[in-house]
Amino acid sequence: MKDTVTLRITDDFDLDRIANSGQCFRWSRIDADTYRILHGAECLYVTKHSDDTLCFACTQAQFDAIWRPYFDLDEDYGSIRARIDREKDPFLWDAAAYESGIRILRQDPWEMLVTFIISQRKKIPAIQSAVELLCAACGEKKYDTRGLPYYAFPSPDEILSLSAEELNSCALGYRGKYVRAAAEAVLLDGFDLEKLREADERNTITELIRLYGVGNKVANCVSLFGLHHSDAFPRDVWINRILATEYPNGYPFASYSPYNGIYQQYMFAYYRHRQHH
DNA sequence: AGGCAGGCTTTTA
DNA sequence: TAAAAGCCTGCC
Repeated sequence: MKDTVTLRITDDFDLDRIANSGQCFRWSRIDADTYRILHGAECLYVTKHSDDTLCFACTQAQFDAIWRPYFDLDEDYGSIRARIDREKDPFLWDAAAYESGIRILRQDPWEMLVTFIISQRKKIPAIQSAVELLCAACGEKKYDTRGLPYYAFPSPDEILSLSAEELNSCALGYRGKYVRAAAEAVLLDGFDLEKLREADERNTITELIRLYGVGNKVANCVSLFGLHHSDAFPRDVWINRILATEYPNGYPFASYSPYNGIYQQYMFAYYRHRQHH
């Protein structure tokens, strides 16, 4: 059986921009053209060739079942960008044009819940290392297509199998008790993340905030990145700065529904790029 | 009720 | 030494 899928993706698809957009913390760049992507219990190598084709190191069946949905390849991001009125909103238009290639991955809601609980008050490299420590501490050890080991993202019961000391050794700090509480909510209290996929946005955020250690920001990240609610709008320090400086008279959320989350992602990446250069 | 200060682990620059 | 894709608690 053929074990690679090669595609030329004409719609927005930029590995570097996705990797740096702050929605995924288990991607690693192997070399200039290749990423190793961990997602739940799966691992995938993706290579971008000089002729602009993408090579996914998996079977066609795996691609169709796992990776096509993961990369949200059935969504047309170009048409979502085209809805922005350049005259009315030049900042967002510039952000979307410059950051085109970002997509909102369809990640696992449990993985997103734990990851974004861990993310609070941490920089991206610190988030990555803490998540990796947690996976190594209690996730299932597996081997990728190159024969190298990796760890699946742990389930709630795997996390609950850790002692408080073991959990704290994952550099979680005060977030350790939040991660444990989330695992208990799912495993023992019947907190149903899957049911929230179909819930409306208001109820989704309300339900998520009931979890210990989950506030408005983390709830919106879980909604956007884990439940693929494209209207969720995570407000962090950067977005608040953007809204204050670029939209002193208010941001037109209503006219951008149901794509507020996607536009937020363009603005976030664009603003951060400008700060670093 | 809803807003706000202060504290919290650890890493990073 | 301060700041970092925040949240909880206590106080008003």
